[in-house]
Amino acid sequence: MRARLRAEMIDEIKAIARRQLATEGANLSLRAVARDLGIVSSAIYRYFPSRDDLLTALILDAYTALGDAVAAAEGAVERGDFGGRFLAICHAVRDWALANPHEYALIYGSPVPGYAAPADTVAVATRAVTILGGVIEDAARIGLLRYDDVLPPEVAGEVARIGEIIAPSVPIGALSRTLGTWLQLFGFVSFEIFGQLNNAVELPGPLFEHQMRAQARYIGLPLL
Amino acid sequence: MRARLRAEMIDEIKAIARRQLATEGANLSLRAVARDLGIVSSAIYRYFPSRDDLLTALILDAYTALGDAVAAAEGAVERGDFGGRFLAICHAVRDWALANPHEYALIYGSPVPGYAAPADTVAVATRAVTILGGVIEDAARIGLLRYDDVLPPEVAGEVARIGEIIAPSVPIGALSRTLGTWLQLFGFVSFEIFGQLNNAVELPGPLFEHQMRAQARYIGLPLL
DNA sequence: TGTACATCAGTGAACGCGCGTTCACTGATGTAC
DNA sequence: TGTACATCAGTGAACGCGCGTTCACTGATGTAC
Repeated sequence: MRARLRAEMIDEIKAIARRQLATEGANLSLRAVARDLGIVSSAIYRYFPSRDDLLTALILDAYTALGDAVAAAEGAVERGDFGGRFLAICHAVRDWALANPHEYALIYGSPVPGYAAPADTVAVATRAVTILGGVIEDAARIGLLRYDDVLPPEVAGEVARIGEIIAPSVPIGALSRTLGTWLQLFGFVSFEIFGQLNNAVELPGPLFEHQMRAQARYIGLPLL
Repeated sequence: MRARLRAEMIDEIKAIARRQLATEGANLSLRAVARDLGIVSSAIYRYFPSRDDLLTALILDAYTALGDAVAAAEGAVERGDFGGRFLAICHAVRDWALANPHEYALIYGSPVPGYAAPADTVAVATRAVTILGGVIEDAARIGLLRYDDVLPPEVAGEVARIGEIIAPSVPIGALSRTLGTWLQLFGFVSFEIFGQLNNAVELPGPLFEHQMRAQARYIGLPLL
């Protein structure tokens, strides 16, 4: 009982902290969170030993939420529709970022000054890209993604190592193209969220869709 | 005489502020700058009417420095070597970002909380991409970049409008591919600067080179 | 060339604010016998 | 089932700190006659 109340309280603190990210960026203030909660500031320390721990929790939650969103979107597409699965991932990333811009900034923007991410953020951070890895893995297994890009040896090793984590049986040429696509995806979303497309792009949605379709073609994932 | 001293003082304030970005991120403190300058905090107000004005100056300087770096690198390559000019731009962006990570974060990272960029940042912000526009413009003029990607009408309009600014005579198919490349370039650099590649990539330099070469090929810029 | 005056850089104190964190405490909720 | 004790959520005051900005001021540097 006490444990359940405690868990609810932790959730509430995180929810309010998330809301505050919107106005304050990563300058998260424990006192402000306590104020919004109607609680004295020192009471927060019953739940989080320090401000950094609260930040870490928010970062882990953000990665998890993004991973969940990507997994759900990709999982809803018919397995054989590789292009569709790819596009679902792209849109899930962008949609989640647009819906949660400050959490996106927390994980993909400038690092928070004075904050060092603990090691356990690493595993949860790779979730989304691993799902993309699954798609190209499946596509490669049925014989797609066969082109012979030449990679310099040191780059080949680099790419192969990434491949071992996200898509072990995919040839490095395809991995390399996929990596480029992943970077373009986040380049687009970051530019859009951080305002770099203002004054230049009016309809980012259709442009995004088009760019990602072009990437699907470039990688070799068939679009139905 | 007084005017010259004044200009030097402004430069010194900005230099110290830039140094402080390194430790404090965008949480720039006027008092800390004054302290480092050996001056009382209120004296800063002789030079900058408020903290936001100092931030704006730093942002403008950052865009200008990046633009200068890109222009210098691209200008040093023989005009007919389109792939070389393209790669020079890519490397100039990355090298400048690696040399000035906190200024990079200032302009391409999460927006500074509570800070609104004034309108005059817009012109100076487009400098770098305009130089890339010049390269594809020159390449298109001699008959390169001819492929017939199909763009949905609304996207075509969007891309055409961007093209009017950076490369008016380039067909939208090539513009669209170039845009994707630009996004990938900044996706890579942001991931690298913001630590997203840690634990995954050991030699970002060669990987970057390879990715950008692949993009040059994709766009259709010949590499010598 | 010398004097009177205006300009302006820098001082120092103050205002009012917010912050993270510690600590001794009260009082309610649970647990063990 | 009732009582004694331990656990723990939340309080309130305090510590020591930093911040942006204002204001009346001193004194040096320039300018005009």
